[in-house]
Parts: sequence; C-alpha cells; structure tokens
Amino acid sequence: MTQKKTSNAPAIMWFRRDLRLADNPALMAAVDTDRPLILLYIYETDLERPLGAAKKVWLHHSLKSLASSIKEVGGNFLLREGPAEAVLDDVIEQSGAEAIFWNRRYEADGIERDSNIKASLQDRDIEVETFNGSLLTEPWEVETQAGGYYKVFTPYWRAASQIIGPRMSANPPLEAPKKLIPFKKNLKKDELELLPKSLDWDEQIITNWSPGEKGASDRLNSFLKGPVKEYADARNIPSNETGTSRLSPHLAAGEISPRQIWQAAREGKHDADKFLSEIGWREFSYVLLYHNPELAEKNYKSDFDNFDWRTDTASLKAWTKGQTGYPFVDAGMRQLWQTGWMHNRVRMVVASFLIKHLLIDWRDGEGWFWDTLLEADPAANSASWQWVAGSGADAAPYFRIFNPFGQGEKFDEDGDYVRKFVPELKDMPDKYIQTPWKAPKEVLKKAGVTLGETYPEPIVEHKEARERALSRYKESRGE
DNA sequence: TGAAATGTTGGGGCG
DNA sequence: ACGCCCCAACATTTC
Repeated sequence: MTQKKTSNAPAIMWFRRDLRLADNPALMAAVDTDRPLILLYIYETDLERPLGAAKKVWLHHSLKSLASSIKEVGGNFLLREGPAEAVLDDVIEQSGAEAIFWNRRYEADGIERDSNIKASLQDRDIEVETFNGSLLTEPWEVETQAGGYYKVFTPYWRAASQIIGPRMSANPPLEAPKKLIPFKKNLKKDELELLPKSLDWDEQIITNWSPGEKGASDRLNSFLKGPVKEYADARNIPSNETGTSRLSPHLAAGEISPRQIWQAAREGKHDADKFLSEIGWREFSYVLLYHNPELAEKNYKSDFDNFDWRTDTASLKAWTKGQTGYPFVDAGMRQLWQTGWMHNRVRMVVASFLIKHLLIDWRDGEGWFWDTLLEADPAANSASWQWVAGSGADAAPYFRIFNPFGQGEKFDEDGDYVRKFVPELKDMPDKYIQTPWKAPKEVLKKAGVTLGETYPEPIVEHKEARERALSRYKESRGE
C-alpha cells in the first residue's frame, strides 16, 4: 500500500488510457497521498505502434476535456511529448516528485516499457503503484479448471461474471475527487499537434461525437434510459443510430470504465445481459492479447500461416474508399471514413469481404481500421479481425462467408443505411439498392445510375469469389 | 454473431 | 381416382 509521505514532495498521476476523473484507481491513490499532484499526460513518441490518425483526433479533444475537468477541481494539467522514460525523468528532476501512479496497459510494448520504467524509478526510491483502470478483471485472473486461460468466449464470460458480480458489489466504482491539490511550481509544457494539417477530415469525423468524460457518461445514460431494452435486435440494424451504445471510442480512451458501465447497466430495470456480453468480448480480447502478445501480427491459429493471401493493391484501395460495387460494404467503409466509426454488423461484413472475397490478408484490414477508427483498441481490433478471418480463438470458421448483398437485404431492408453513405444510389428502389447490377436498365436510368461511371460494378463476382475462397482455404490446409 | 447445397414433404396441376 | 411431376416450404448437411 501507499507509504506514508515523508515530505511534501509532489506525486505524479500519469494518465494514459484512463482520461477520466471518476472511477480512476490510480488517480484516487495519488489523491490519497495528500501530496501536491502533477497530473501528467505524455504523448509517447517512441511507441512500437504509433496511434492511428483518427485516434489522434480523438485524443486531441479528449485531452482538452480532461484538462478542463482537472481545472474545475483545482488541479493543473501537464502535457508533455517524448519517450515516456525521458519525460518522466525530466518531470521528476524538475519537481522532486517522490511517488508516481498509473493504470496498467496490456499490449506487449506497453507492458515492457512500463516495467522498465517502474524498475528504474524504484531504483531511485520513487514510490510506484499501478492499478487496473480499464478492465473488469485482470487478463491473467480468470482461469480454467486446468489453470490456463479461456480460449472460448462463453465459458470465459460465465467464469468472469462470477468474479465480477460480487466484486462490483463489494467495490463499486469510485467517485471523482472533489478537490485536487495542485503542484504550484511551473514545469515545462509541450504543445501537441495531433490534428492532420491539410485535411478537414478531422472536423468531419468528430461531428456528432463528444470526446471526454462528460460525453461518455451522457452517452451511457441515454443508452441505458431506453435503447438498451431493444438492444438484442436493434443492434443488428445499422441505420438505427441509437441501436448500439457507440461507447467504443470513449471506452478506448478510458473516459469511462467498464466497471462504471457494468454498474449502471445492472442498476437499470432492463435485461442488459446481451449488452454487457459485448463488454465481455472486449475483456476476452484483452485475455487473448495478454497471452498472445503478437495478436496484431500473428495468426492465433498457426495453421493459417501458410494461407496464400493475394497482393492486390487496387482492390485494397477500392475497399478502403468504399468503391467495391457492393453497396452495403461501401456504405460501411464510407461510414468509417466519414465518422471514425462503423456499425458492428457492417464491420463483420466488410472484414469478411476483404478477407474472403478479395483474399487480402486480414492484417491489411486491421491496419486500416487502426488508422481510421476513433477507438482503435489494441486488443479488440486484432482479436476481431482474427475472429472474422477464422484464425483467431473461438473464431468464425473460415467457410462461414458473409454474403455482401444478402446481409444488406436482411439488415438494411429499406436501404436507409446505403442511401445515407452511398448517396449516388439514393434514388434506387428498395428492391435493387443492395444489388444495382441486377437492376433492369430502365430502373438504373430512372435512378440516375450508370454502373461503371456513377457507381462501380462489383469488383468481384460473389459466387465465384466465394468458391475461390473455399478452395484457397482447402489448399492452405493441404486438402 | 452464415450461406448454399441437398434432402424431405406435401399440395396442386394434369394426363 | 391415380400416378407423376413440379415446386414451394422447411429441415438437414456441407462448406
């Protein structure tokens, strides 16, 4: 536990992916020292995997919001840039800080740098304490009878829930501190440039989002007030903007904790199991990442290692731009580009399309999502791509191939979603909006659509691509 | 948290 | 009335 302070030297709260004041265990521990606080964020410039462009945009706004909440309770926010270890050394030297607190991260690079920093600080008699601020349980905590980690979601979540339930009752989420004691001496600050210089893309994607702790809790509350009741079905309809919680970017930045979500959902009158099980998938991803540090680069199932992916930059580009000729896929890819987020139903379809119809390596898709998703979560992004590819733990089997227009006909029956993001098809009748290439000439003409000009022909033929994927899959397994 | 192919059943048209 | 075929509609299996 926290040592008794022996001087009035400051303590450092190192914010990372926990950009909130409430239910922040590291922050509360720092506050409990009664020392003046240095509330620090370091934009780390030596990460093995730099933040994606969309995530930087989110971070820009989220940090502003954090700084102002800190100010409201009397603290000073300190923003720095550089390699974490060097920045910490500098801040400690300037301030004489004697203690530091942070919440853990779980990707290999983060674990390694944190443990090096911790060892180096402890060598110099700086008190270091770390906490779990972003997960319901630690990824090493939920074990099978045999003592390993769970590799299948359902039994994992059952076992995890049994730990989480009682723990939440015993330790409900922490209140935000009412008052912070600021460290008064002026420290060197950095200005960050996180927004892209020449595009107005960043302004567009952030529209309709409110990064920050307040935005996160507002969104959770409004979701729990109504939409959660219908979640089980509504979550499948991408045109339904309130069908899902859309908490992912907030959660990834740590503006809200899964503990707060669990608690609030359980307090509600409605059955929130389905919704919470999605939080469970996030937890499960972290279990997989923790035990498989190379989850973003390496097939979890190594029998995928000899899969012969195609190199096809033109198709990859068409996919990223939403120009595949399959309206449902294109709507999803354009939603991602325009809003920094994509509905989950559509994520599965576009990923399946890239991997199976185009036979392009899932890592290329993962990389694009990493760069364009406001949330870009290191665990969930990798685990989910591997899920679709079939190479992951408890994954969809490779032969389960989504029909890129059938999914549209089922989940975007009236074409609202397609019309919103693929406006060049907006005058197509419902019957053909998912399959313009099947439409009679007169119908196309009337809708002002010329295939190959105003909207592309499908870049691959569905049935052919499906069969090609199945046989390529068999080949890779030597069948 | 699929989709397509294949199999089965039963009603209706029709010689 | 009967057998035969066609083909929905549904179930099962295969990928």
